[in-house]
Amino acid sequence: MVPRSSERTPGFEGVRRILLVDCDMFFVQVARLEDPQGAGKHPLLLVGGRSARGVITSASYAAREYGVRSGMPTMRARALCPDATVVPVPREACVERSRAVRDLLRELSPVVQAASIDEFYLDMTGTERMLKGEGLTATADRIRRVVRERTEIAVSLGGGTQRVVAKVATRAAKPDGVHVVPPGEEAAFMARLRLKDLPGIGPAFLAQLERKGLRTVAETAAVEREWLTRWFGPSRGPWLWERVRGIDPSEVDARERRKSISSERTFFEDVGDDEELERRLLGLCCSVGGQLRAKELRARTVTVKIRDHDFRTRQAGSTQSKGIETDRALFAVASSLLGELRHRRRTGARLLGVGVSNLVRQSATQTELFAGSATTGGADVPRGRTVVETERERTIARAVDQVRQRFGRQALRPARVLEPEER
DNA sequence: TCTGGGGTCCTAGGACCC
DNA sequence: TCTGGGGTCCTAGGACCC
Repeated sequence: MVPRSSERTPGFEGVRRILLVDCDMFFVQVARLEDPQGAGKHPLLLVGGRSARGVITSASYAAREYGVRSGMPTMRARALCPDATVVPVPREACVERSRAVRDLLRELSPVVQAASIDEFYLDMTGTERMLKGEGLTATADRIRRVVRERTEIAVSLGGGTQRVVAKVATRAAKPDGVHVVPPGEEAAFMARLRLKDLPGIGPAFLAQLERKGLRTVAETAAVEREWLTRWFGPSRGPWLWERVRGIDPSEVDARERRKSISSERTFFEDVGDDEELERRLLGLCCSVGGQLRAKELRARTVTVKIRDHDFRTRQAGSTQSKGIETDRALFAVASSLLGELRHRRRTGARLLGVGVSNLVRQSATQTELFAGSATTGGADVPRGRTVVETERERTIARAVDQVRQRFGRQALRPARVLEPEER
């Protein structure tokens, strides 16, 4: 690659130009925008579950001063910060706002990847000429301002030649700021961190690292690759060696392909009754089925997850040779799986969930006839759990979806479903 | 005051095929 | 009669992220 002109894009010629756009305390921001007279007026604002078993999804910066963190049980957060106001997650508004930010970013960058509801990676590589040599820091700041103006959402941006560097830089940028790490300074930038601040290192890995006497990135960077591999395996060893140097070969991938859809609910009180669990299961299947059909997908694998009263989490899954999409078929498989899980251990459950994966496009049905017969390996589905779904059933399910879309979710539903809010 | 809900990715063993 | 080997798929569980 021929360096175009170094004074126009200082330092960034011939390397990737990656930005991470991160919405500042996204759920809090959205809650305030949606309810300016209520949530908007409380500096100490917590967003999350308000039940005895709920946790905090997001806390305002003022509330964080009191030690409140996301993922913390609401009860504990209330104890730490008694004057805080707790509001529920404005889920639909968050999805809408997230979409608005993403759509705008697509106008501003050639490659956009949504990493979560409030994080978006941009690959600005190759935009130098189009942007008339605007430096990456200036680009990041411009994007920050445009997003704020056009979507009302305050964002911070981190930038660098690698995704992991952009990610860590975002923290230095918050709130409502920009931080770009120049090419060549990745390792020095990372060396200031503790290992717990590296994305991908959680409590389990951290404990393993500490057992080897490693606490900081700088300490780890001094260890040879061979030793890291010997200690942490052929996958995580080399991975760690790269990360502590700010090396991250992963690319910003704009192709969004949903891999799974799931719905789960923690009950207000443990449920031990099988019939009650079945009713809950049906409700979850309807939720997942609706999302599946809305995305014009079918699922080959159905998974049921149960969390017992003692927090032991178990799951069972089953794969069909063909994708299914109707609530009835999903429930038939899920019900059988729940039966197995309950057979193995019949005790009070605090959570029940249904997930689908191995997703195939509805439109892929034609080829599926042939692909299905060529299925190899352990594709044999346990006999009792194979479900047949007719084209007629699918047509009806989609028609029901349309009625619900027009007249509301309550318009048509199976008699046995009990919505959580009706308890 | 016990631990939400939505995801992704990895591992490891067994089945099965060539 | 002592056990190959590579590849893929399925399943369960776990780690991690926001």
